[in-house]
Amino acid sequence: MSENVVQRLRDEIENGIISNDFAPGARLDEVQLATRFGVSRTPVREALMQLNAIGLIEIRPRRGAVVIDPGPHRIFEMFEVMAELEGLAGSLAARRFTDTDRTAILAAHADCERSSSAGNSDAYYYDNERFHKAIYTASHSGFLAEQCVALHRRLQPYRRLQLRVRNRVATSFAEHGAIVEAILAGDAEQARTLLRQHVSIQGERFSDLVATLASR
Amino acid sequence: MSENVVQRLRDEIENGIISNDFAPGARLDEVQLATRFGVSRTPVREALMQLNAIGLIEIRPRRGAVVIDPGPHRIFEMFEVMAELEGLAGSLAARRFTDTDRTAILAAHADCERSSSAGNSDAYYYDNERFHKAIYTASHSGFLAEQCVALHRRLQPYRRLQLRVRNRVATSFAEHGAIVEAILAGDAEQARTLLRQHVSIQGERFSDLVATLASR
DNA sequence: GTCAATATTCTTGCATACAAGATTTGTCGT
DNA sequence: ACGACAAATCTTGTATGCAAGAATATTGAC
Repeated sequence: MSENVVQRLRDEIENGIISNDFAPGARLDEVQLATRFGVSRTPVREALMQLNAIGLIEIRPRRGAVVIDPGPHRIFEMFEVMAELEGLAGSLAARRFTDTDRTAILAAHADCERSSSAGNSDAYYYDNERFHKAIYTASHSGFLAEQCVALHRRLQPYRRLQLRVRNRVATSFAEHGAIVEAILAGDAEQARTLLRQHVSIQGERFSDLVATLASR
Repeated sequence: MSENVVQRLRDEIENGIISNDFAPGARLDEVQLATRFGVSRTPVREALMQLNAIGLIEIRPRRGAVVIDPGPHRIFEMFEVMAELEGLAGSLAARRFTDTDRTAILAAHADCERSSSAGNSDAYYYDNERFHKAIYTASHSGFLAEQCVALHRRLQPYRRLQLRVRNRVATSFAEHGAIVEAILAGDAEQARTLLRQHVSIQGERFSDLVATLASR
């Protein structure tokens, strides 16, 4: 046994949900999962309970587990909260960043520039994640960073869709530039505002999201 | 079988932790809990995994579960995030509240006044909770409300300690008044600022918290 | 008497077993 | 042929069993 069966199962199933391998609404059968992963039902159940606690699936008593379908409105609400948390992280980062933080932020930003100008939206997705995580770290609030990472992860599939819309990568990168500037200048309020706007989904971006969701 | 043993266990243990019945650092023995609640180890384990996912306990592989001790600094961080989320809820509430929302907020506020002027800090605790929940509801963001309730619950024990310090109930109620005013006036930014200040722990309040924590 | 190595006990992690509720299938009546 | 009731089947919820790792006690050497 490599590490921890339950943890492995939790990650596998979570990834399956995030990668849309288990579509929203799909029923997660315990024995099916157990045989598929070559374990017994017990660890499968424990993994499912964890996913239930996180809010990725719903367990209806005596009726099994299904993948939750957030729906466009709830996704919007989640981005709204994410924007607020990112804004806080940015404002704290502007006041507290260290030399290592600055190096990490600039490095991630440089990588974003590469993948952005290369037009590689998949690469940009990962570099963008690193960029944002660098800001969480620079906030020097462990709890905030954890919350951000968790929410970021849950929003991962939709964020990815967003990057596919025309020109989004370019504008995203441009916004990053201003954010870096504000943080390194120590302008907490500016960093907060810019990050909030950067993350939140406003105006036509919401229609884009709904349209992309519907086309799946 | 009444309803759902795991859920009951989860609540029981969670309450035990929140009420400091299981102190931070305490080891949670599976068979002990099982016999205590008259069930087998399986549902106990599942309940523990859920608490682990929530972040209330830590499960070290092969070494059992212990209640997490956040420590003053982390508690401060949690209040920091809570302040931000409450601020968002307040600003949304100011823009979106309905007639029923206003009625609920004013009712909760009136109850706070009663328990405040009566000097009953325990009663005030519950009325205060209703007041804040009324604002979450008025924000009309289901996801935000859920996050707020969850964090509020985790901070419950510390919030309670805070109310015990001299004059805190009175100043808290005074702040509520200004918050109600801002929300009902539709002043989103003012509501956000006031709520943020109301919830966050600044200056001597942090020393108070540390002191009270140490005296337990 | 103290430290260390080993043996014992205890606890967790996973598998299997069994019971009870839910779902499906089959049969009968109209 | 359609609907309703009943039986069979399937699935979940809980209990128990067994193996492996961690904690603890014991014994031996110095």
